[in-house]
Amino acid sequence: MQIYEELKARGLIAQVTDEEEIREMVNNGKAVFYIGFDPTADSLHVGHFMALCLMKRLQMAGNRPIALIGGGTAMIGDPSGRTDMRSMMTKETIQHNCECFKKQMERFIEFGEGKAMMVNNADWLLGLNYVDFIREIGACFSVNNMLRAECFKQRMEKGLSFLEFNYMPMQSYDFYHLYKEYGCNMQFGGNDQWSNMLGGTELIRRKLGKDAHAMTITLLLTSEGKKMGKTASGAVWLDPNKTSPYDFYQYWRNIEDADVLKCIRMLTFLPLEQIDEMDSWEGAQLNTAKEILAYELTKLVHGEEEAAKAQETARGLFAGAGSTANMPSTTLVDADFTDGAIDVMTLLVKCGLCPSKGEARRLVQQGGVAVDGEKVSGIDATIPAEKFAGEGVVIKKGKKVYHRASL
RNA sequence: GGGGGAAUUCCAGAGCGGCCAAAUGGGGCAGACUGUAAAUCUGUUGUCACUGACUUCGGUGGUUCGAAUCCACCUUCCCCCA
Repeated sequence: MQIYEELKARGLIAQVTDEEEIREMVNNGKAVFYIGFDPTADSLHVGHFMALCLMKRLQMAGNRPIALIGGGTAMIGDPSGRTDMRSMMTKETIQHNCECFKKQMERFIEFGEGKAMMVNNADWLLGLNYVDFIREIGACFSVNNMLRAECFKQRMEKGLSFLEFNYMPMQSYDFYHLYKEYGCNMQFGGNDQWSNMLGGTELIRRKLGKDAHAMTITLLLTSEGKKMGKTASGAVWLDPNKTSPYDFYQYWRNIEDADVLKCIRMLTFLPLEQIDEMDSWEGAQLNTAKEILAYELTKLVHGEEEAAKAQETARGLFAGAGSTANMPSTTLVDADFTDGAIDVMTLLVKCGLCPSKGEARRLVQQGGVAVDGEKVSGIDATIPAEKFAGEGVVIKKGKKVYHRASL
């Protein structure tokens, strides 16, 4: 099976400008393609991960990837799919985020001579002259068309600043620039980028009379239509310091039945035949599929060793005795104890399991806390310091959250 | 440039000058049921020294015994006209 067919079978392709042409190029390794990443945070997240995987797949098929970091476009902020304006980021923050992105990407994609390239659009966007730009590029855009674009629709009700309105021409200029500079003939991106990307192909056609192509990746949505990779407390990050490998593993392990196969298909590198077999699984058997998904993804992001650790820890905690060594932990200090003991509420707050004592109190009162397997009965319970020596104690919050505290 | 409207807790959205830590819904958290799933039901959801006290209703001042509620100015946003 060739790469284009595989992408299609995995459900990764959402929209394309010209299926035949793209299939031709991609399957024969003739594509020089770019994917843009706006440095809106100091770590990549799951959404970016999909794009990186796509880059990898295409690279393996002989195509040349360009990873574009949007140090310039981040100065504006993409209004696509947003109901409100993004808060403006300082130049320093953007710079810092660019650095973080770069480091993380290097783990997934091979960069270097004849391999993948990394560019930053700040290099060409920031030096642009306003009047030149609107004469050269602005003239090629029809405001009427732009206003019809899906990505601005939502904002037409809430208001859209002129600053953000310029995002599309900027991104289009990127494509145009890369086309001229590196012969970049294709752009990939999330499906929410479709109109921005078409802006680029259109610009190239107008300015150079050449055809360039665009292809979007299906957005990974949960069965409820929400973006995958988001939790109540924020995104699922690829940076182990922001989302620990264990938490990362658990995120996928706890996914809904309806989403498992879709995720395995879209995110892992497992052979399609194997995935097709899993398609017939149902009921509790899906738990195995979830385990596979969690393991595979953790392996891709954090390496085999971390994946194995996370899996072992999870199995230990949920399936009975086992290693508890790798669960998230906190080390307490003497000052945390009063009269050689610590009370439950302080402990919960210290371990970051509760943001406040009030919440800790509630949690204990509702019977949601267990220490070393024993349910904590009351809010005045205390745990003597000596219990924390050595392995420490295992605190269980609710049904799924485990935390180890030691001295 | 002119006119009108809005800003409330995680979000949406109620809120007569005292009975407002502030209705309701969503989300979150916990309990029951389960397969570390979903659905459902129950409780809970500002902070703390928790039968009490303290800090919150865009910002700053003011009126008042008492202000989320009234007044002034400021900030931001939305709508209409140009």
